[in-house]
Amino acid sequence: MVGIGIDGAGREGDTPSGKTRDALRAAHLYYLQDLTMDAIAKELHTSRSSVSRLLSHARATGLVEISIHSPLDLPSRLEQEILARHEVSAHVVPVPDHASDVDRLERVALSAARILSRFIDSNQTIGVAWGSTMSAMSRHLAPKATHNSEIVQLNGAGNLRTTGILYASELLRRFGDAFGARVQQFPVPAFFDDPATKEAFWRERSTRRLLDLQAAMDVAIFGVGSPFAEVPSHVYQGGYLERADFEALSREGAVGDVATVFYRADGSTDGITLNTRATGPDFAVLRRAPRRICVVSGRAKLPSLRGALAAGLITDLIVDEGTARALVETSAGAPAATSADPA
Amino acid sequence: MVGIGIDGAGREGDTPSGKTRDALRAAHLYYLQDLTMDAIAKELHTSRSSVSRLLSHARATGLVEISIHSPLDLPSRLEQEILARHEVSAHVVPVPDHASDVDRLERVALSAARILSRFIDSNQTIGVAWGSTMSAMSRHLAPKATHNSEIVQLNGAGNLRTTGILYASELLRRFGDAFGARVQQFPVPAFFDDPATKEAFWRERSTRRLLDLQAAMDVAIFGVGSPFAEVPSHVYQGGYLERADFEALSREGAVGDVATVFYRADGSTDGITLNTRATGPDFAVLRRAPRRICVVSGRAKLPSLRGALAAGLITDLIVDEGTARALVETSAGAPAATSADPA
DNA sequence: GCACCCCTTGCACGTTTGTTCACGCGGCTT
DNA sequence: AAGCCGCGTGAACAAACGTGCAAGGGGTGC
Repeated sequence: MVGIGIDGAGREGDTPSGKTRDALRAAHLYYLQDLTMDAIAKELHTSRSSVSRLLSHARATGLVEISIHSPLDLPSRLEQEILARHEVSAHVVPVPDHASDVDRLERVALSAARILSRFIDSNQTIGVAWGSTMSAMSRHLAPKATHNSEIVQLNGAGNLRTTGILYASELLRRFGDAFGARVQQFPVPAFFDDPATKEAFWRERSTRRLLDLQAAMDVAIFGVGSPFAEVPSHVYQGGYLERADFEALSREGAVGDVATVFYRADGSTDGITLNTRATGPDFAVLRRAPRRICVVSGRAKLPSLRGALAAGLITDLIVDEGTARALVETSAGAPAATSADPA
Repeated sequence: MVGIGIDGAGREGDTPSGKTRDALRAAHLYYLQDLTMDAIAKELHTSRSSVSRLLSHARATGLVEISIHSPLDLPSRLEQEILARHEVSAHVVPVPDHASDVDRLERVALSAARILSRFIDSNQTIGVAWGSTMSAMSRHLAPKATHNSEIVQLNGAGNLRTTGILYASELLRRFGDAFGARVQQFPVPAFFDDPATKEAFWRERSTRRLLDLQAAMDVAIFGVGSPFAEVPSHVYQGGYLERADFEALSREGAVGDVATVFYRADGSTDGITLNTRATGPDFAVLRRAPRRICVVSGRAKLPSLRGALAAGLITDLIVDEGTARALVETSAGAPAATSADPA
């Protein structure tokens, strides 16, 4: 873990070598002037291969940004529908219907990571949740230089590692690296065993500091959990919850969670006992963030997503096509089996 | 010249075929999800070649935008220098020093065209000059959809066609097409023979309307002319000016022109007789536009560029590297032979 | 209704690009 | 001082890509 140095640039002179500088120049020549890599190699006095690598570097480090604009007159039917019905600006990620859930998640996460750059800026406090979706995203973030921004962990994470899920610290670090932001860990388990412990903890000064940061978030990024789907997600695998917890959740009508806080199909949370032991932010706190980005992949999460929408947790939704379609198809008249969701 | 139609899209339905829609989807898959064209072909049920073409289309029509960000901490030394000395935000286009003038112009124009998109937006009045630089640019504009914008011709153009220079109408049309903007032609010669004719013309209602538009410009785009360079540009080739005119210009100390209006090294224009017959906007009018983008390529235009800077005509400068270097090198202490240019 | 034309498609080829490998240089350690 | 490690380089190969070409299909004009 050596310094994040400025890789040799920074000095005066006409051709101050330095990888980033070269990459920048190569990118200019390639993307703005349509030269072939061969031609660029000659101009930079190096080999084609190196130019190829420089360009990869340029893309990977966010020197080059590729964005896609719908021509305004035809934003996908789906995105319009979702906006109209849920007052949420949606980004539908095209994924073939037959794709596997893993594929789907991976592809949504990839797109989401790229789209995210638009929302991140300097001087922001950015709340990040934890889960397989976030984990996948973290692996693909397109770096974007910002100053004085801060990544805040939204909920505790215990320390168990399940397939494909990284330690929360690793996940957060990636977000921090990508945006050059400080990282604020939240070193608590996902759920306390005893609500009293949580309350005690919540009175700690160090905890308060973090909660204050959460309350001042500019952007929050999270997935949704769906405890009763066939393919249960993160929290439900790692042994964080016991059979009794699931039964209670089921009895109390929970359909999903955001950052360990559970809600019903209508978005309500009152009386869900598990929440007294959860470490994620109260929805009232979450909703203070002006931008709340939710990433969802897979129809299995539909009821959960619906609930999060009902709770008004989401301002920007990144979702795979199939799920988006299901969302608008059923929300018209026939409510899903799980809930009533009045238009 | 068939309709600019909406090429089949626009209907309801789940998979509303339509080239633009497909292109959009392909672009998503390619640029946001890193699929290969082969994979995309399968998802779209078409051939690889078609996908390649779709992506070309997507790029060519501005569905995909590729931009390059300097990491803020190291914007080229040159750009900083120019900003500091001339209060102009510069975009330096990397071009090898040994490139031919034609190459250089072409490459600067290409970059400029791509950069231009950032400056163009809806509801704007955009003034466009005429010349070999503008002509080259017009051939590479990256379309960007806008509403209710207007392209205004800055100066007359006669009707002669010299190498590589297109009729002004063609040039303007390209700008209009690229941005979906209305085009306002200015059907006058580049220079009147008699100042009186110009004045008469200027009193015409139709002319006034156009002049009013010019006065309300949001953006102006132009090159600079340098009548006394070895490779004289546009206006000086087409027989617009006679030997006597050149002599007068020389005698009166002119170093260059912007949109047919000439100026001295110190930016002054008073007493340059040719200007009474010129059709371009008075600098006072030009300077009303909040953004004034100047595209310059080739060291030969340096004195001319310097004068335009002195006249305060420029807010954004797009310039090739060699010229940029020359600009900052000499403006430090030793003024060019042609002028005194107090810092 | 038929013929024509233009636009689009997929194939095949040549080019361009990504990646693997072996090597060489410089810095740091022992 | 020698050795080791890691990084960056260029060559060679394999994959991915762009484009000329001939064929097919839909619409238009006669």
